[in-house]
Amino acid sequence: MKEALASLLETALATLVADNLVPEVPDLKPQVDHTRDSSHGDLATNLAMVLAKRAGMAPRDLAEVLVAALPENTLIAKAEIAGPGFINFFLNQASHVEVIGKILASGSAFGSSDIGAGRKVQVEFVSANPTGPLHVGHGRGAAIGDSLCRLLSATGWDVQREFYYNDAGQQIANLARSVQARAQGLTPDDPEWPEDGYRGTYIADLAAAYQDGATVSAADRSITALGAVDNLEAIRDFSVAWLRREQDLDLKAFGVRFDNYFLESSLYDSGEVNETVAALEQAGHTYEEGGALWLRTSDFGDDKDRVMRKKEGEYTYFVPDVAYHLNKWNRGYRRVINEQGADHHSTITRVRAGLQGLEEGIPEGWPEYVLHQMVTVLRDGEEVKLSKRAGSYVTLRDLIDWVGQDATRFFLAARSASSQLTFDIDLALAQSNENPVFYIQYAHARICSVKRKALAQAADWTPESGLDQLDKLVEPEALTLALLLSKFPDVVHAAAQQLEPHAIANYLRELASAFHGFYNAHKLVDEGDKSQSLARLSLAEATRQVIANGLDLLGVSAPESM
RNA sequence: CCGCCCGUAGCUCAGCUGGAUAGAGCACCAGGCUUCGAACCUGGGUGUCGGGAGUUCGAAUCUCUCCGGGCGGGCCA
Repeated sequence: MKEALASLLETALATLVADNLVPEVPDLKPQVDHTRDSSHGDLATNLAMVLAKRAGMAPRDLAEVLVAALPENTLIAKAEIAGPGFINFFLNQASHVEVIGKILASGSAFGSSDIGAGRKVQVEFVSANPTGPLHVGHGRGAAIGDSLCRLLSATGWDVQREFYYNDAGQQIANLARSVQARAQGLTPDDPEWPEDGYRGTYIADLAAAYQDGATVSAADRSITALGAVDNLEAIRDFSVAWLRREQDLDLKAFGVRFDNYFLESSLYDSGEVNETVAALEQAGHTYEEGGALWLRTSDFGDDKDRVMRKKEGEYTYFVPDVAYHLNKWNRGYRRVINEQGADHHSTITRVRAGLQGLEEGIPEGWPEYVLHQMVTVLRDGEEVKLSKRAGSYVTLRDLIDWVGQDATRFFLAARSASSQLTFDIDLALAQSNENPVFYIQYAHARICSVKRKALAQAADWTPESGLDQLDKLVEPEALTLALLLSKFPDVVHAAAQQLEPHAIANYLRELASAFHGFYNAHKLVDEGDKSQSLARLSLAEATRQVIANGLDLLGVSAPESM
């Protein structure tokens, strides 16, 4: 509808240009937007205000001429000039309801587009270290990242989901020492407990499993514990596998899947880390100082240079990160999006600097990042900080256990990533009007219930048979609802383009509200007025479809009954 | 000291590629089911959009500056 009106305006504009009233403006696309206030019509354009100066006319006068030049059409009931020079369009009834037929025909594809044109994009998210259970921050990353993938798929991108495992380095060594200490019967408060050891009770579970000779299967490996307390390497391998399985189970419970798990250790095994360092040296972006090897990241926007290789000979953490991203580039991903916690934002400059220093022709802004801010958990009005299992933090599993998968996903994805998030357990638990998840799901279930009732009338009481009766939909509640439905493709497109899943959640809240209002104002199934009922049923079904499509983009279920 | 994010109603937050009178939910009050699911709906009011300056027809939105909160700034990850 927007495009149709924009095209009408273009025609009108062309007429004015031909009449020498307005100078030709190349590449000007009239902007048509939904109005915020229904007294301003259904759609509006600011075209006259944009052009007023160049045309040498007052905005309202120009709007006048534009409206007069609009071609004959069957879309709009009227066009009004208002305010400083807006042109407000009032759609006629048929234009309002035509979307219903489109939705029923497109089904789960309604809202999708092929803007991505099948191009490849890789999304890396969660990427938790295998040193403990996933915490709420990972949960937020999982909810946002997964929804981003769904949005990109819906807009025509070929998405690969990747999880990067830091299974090398100091944190893993620390993990192994912690498990070993537990196996030796130490507890975190013993004097001999390793410095900075992991204190959670899961470490004790892990140690017990190791000593029992347990076998664990994670995404890409299966390993049986040796049980020997002095074999630190065996403990490390088993611990990583054990925790990976834990994380896999958490993600499964959350409904999040990955196409690929990439191991940091593989970059060392394959020699890619060494090759990356050599390439950076070759390109002349490094120097030695104080026995360490430095990268001139300050040549690429960093505020100071960074050590790549410590004087002890080990690489710092961002070196494998650079090698990893070079690997992504070499796998052919020209678009890569990394979703991660904002506490790691300082790595962005370093990774990009490293990639620039390789002089491989990688664009400066590659890869893209979506950073989410911290999550705090509130219960009974107080911040919850501890988890029994993990000790020092609230786990994703805790949240799922407390409030369920749907509410957890919705709450974690419904706010913009750049804002800090307060997760109110009591609100998420409330099975009432306080809870937006239930509010939206309830609308869906309600429609399903109405459909069941309609079908109980007779087999031909179907939403599809209402498509011939759409002229019966004349009430404001019905037209408002239909207009909102027609916005969905724009909402999906914008959310995907701006990498902002929370826009979907906001839209769904609004849509559910419009439906509940419609439902309460008008009886959907009325034996006495079949054609009216069928028309309303088709509108309800279109609403149900859009709610289902929207919830799916968030990874939240659309129940037929609750 | 430097970088990033945030500051909008009592609370939690939308709105931010400039648009018309700044919104929603919660909380609070008053109503609405012998009828399709009341987990719902209708009505009631709330704002120095953190302060200040600038840009222009127009600023919550863009720029600068100050204040406040969070997170980073290690040869930790």
